[in-house]
Amino acid sequence: MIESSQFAERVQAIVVQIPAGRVMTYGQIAAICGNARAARIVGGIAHFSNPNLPWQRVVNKQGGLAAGYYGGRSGQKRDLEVEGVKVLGNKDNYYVSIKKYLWSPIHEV
DNA sequence: CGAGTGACCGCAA
DNA sequence: ATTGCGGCCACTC
Repeated sequence: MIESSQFAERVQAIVVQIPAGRVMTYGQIAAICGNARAARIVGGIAHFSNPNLPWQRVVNKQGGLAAGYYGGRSGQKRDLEVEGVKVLGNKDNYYVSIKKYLWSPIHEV
């Protein structure tokens, strides 16, 4: 039961809704959750939340991949490419064209 | 219950 | 353009 934190529950719901080949920013998710300033919380949630969620589709405003992804940025990069997202940069700094892959749930649903 | 931390964001120098 | 600092909210120990 994830009723301990409705914020986390809400964030997870959004992340799960992100379609393959699309990415969202922590600030975007946080804003949809109701707290645009809780971008850090979104990342915090991810760190201890269900690893089953596609956190790989969640990136920061710079389009850079997360830091503590399960297995490292390498795994995240691979997962994104598998979904059709072109990951640029080098092993020290992976990033995606957020302008092309940024997706918003309220715009689709 | 209290304190610390964080997968961030925005601004300033 | 790049680098450094603070702030903000929620979660964990």
